[in-house]
Amino acid sequence: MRLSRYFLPTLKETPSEAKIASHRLMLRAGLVRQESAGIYSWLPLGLKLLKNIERIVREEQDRAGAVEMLMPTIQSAELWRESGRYDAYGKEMLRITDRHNREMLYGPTNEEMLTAIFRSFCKSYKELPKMLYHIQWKFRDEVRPRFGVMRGREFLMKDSYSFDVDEAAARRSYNRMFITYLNTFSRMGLQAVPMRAETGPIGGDLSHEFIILAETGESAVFCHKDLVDMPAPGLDVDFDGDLQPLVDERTALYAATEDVHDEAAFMAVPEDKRLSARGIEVGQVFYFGTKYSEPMRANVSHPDGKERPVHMGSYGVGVSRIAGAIIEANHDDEGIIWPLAVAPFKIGIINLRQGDEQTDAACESAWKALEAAGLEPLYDDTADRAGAKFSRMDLIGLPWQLIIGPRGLKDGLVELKERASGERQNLSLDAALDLLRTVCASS
RNA sequence: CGGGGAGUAGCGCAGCCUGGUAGCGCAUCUGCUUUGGGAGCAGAGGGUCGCAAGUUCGAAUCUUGUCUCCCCGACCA
Repeated sequence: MRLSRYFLPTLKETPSEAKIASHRLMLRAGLVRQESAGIYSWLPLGLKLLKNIERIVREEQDRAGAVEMLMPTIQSAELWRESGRYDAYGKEMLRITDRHNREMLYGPTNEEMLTAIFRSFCKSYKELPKMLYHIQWKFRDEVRPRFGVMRGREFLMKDSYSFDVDEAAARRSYNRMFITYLNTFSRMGLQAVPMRAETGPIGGDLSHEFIILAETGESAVFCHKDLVDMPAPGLDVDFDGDLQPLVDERTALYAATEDVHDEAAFMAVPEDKRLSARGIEVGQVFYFGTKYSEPMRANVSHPDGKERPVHMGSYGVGVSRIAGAIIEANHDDEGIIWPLAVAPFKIGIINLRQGDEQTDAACESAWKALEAAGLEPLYDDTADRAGAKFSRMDLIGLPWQLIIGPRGLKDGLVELKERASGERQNLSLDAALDLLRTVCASS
């Protein structure tokens, strides 16, 4: 992509409303624009980021055996009356009336709808287990939206729903999502710590939140330090095998959000291993049994001929929120530092002297070579001054910068800068292209 | 929802107290000079001062109402 044709409205000055780093940087780097409190437009660069996050989430859901579908954003109040949540949900739910004066709502979550879908098609234990998910925009009318996309009112969320014959089977589904989430966040360059959590309005008796530690996190968390360094299970996990040992390994040590924090249990953790910090919740898993299947009569016949409600769980990942969380965990004074896997572009090419014949030619050939390799670089071919280009490229945080100017070309050299480390090396254009093809190929 | 703050050019702000036809920096446009870390000089364009009433000869400025946004708390993925 040529920057001169792209739409990248970066801001030199910081908008006054943004208080935390990720919000500030998302506005400055031209990723989003606020349309109304807690509601954002995703500009081209932000959309590419969002798609990358979404892609990883989808790939890992599919790997774990979940099946993608898509449910609408607007739901009918009737559905929610069946579960009793229409009245229970409160003002967070955005209620709408259509032209026939029917009560509708902008979905804050989809337990009711998917339970209704399930019950109309699945009647036998033989059809279980089932795990379905969708990635859809949701709306919760937060009293006080803040922190940019991390606490918006409209947000993109992946939510999965599991249906099982009994609690033991449901726990296997729960474990499946538990493990998948660790891999998912790990692929995005995030270290997520699973912590025991409150079940909230979803209900149920078993729940974990996946927390990214960050100073600006919205909630206080307490955990054993060893959990923070524990590697993700890995993409070669056998999801049909027994996942319980892997889950046990990651739930044995103390870890809890403030809502369910048990000070006595925390004090039992050796003092040098106690970590009291703040965190951003990027995912949550729930097992809630028959909370919805029972009132909504989502029953299946068992081998004994009797009908019983299915055991359900639901599993959310805040896709748009992760965009903020990644920046919160990966930035410096100059701007964002994207992990390679989610970077909107992996490589930026900087033409230091647009209009200089030799420099233009070198940039064009670098651009074409990288495009041909499928690496899709962002080529800054604008007439801006070098300083402005450097600052902008650092701000938008592309992992690799290929810097080409007359000074280096005189000696047949270009400069390759890694955003994260700040390391630069001078090498021939061919060597630089080879290196980029190698380091960018893996993800 | 309780408490606080703010709406003046695209962005960041001053002006308001003490009413008199609106200003600064950045950005934008033109020209010249510059050209490896957000350039310099000269010039130009751009604002019904959130909206609505009221007071007044006269309102960005005073009064009332209203909308929006932000911050702290409670709540929440």
